[in-house]
Amino acid sequence: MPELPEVETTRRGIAPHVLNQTIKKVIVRNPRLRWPITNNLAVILHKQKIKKITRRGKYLLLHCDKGFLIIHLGMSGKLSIVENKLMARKHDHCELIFSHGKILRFNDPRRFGAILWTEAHPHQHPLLKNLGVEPLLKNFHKNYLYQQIQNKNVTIKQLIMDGKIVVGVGNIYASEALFLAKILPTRAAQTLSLQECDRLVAAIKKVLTRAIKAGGTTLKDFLQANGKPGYFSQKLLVYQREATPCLDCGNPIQNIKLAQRATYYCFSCQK
DNA sequence: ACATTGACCTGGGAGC
DNA sequence: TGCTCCCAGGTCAATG
Repeated sequence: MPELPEVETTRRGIAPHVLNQTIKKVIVRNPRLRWPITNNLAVILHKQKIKKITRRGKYLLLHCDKGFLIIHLGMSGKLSIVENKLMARKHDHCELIFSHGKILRFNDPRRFGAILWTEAHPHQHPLLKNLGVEPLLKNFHKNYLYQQIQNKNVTIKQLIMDGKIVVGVGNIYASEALFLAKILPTRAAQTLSLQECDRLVAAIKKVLTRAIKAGGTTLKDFLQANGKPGYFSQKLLVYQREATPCLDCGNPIQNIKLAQRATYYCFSCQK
């Protein structure tokens, strides 16, 4: 489900409700996520305050008094703020109950998500330490991408989805960015020119920024922390638009599989 | 070092 | 209605 814009939307949605709040109680109904939730999470988090919430790629980092809670939403994870005593529904695996009464609830049908505790700096955590650059920062630029594609024979779509190179670009935004940059997703990464890298970097920054502004993309079940869908779905140019007219040239949008993932593009606009 | 594939899960929709 | 099959926003681990 969630790519960088959806995770960032979630971060912004929950922050006002949990910042500077103290955890009163923790409920773990099912610890079996991608990695098990540590069995002493409730003891660890008791009376800790959330000082800050940051994001690294698709990971949310809750800075607590004594360490960090690392949360990944996987494919179907959602965080929401529960204001009243709403009954827990199916797949509500974990919740943090704060002393002011609000609840941060983690729901994840497929359980590909993760909730991990670490006392070391999270950027040193094994899952985070080898991550590539943040796409919206200045160190993601044409020369960096051009350097990274050298001798890489994977397709350019696979390469921009590789978190060791650049974080946060998932299956939706990879197709969208390549359309904006007028580059075929099937091109071998190493065949891109510096100029094409320039266009692609700009396109990735543009599509991610726009998607954050729209509150992310809801295909079927992504919801913001306030329960509303993300509105970027309405602005998708190629994703899930198979056989409909390209919005630039009118030719039908193509849908192929690349590395087992649905990939959408315009055969006429993209070279 | 690089590239490919399977694996982890549940739920929804299509087709019969 | 019910069964089977395929698909889904991620990414790690194993293999060649």
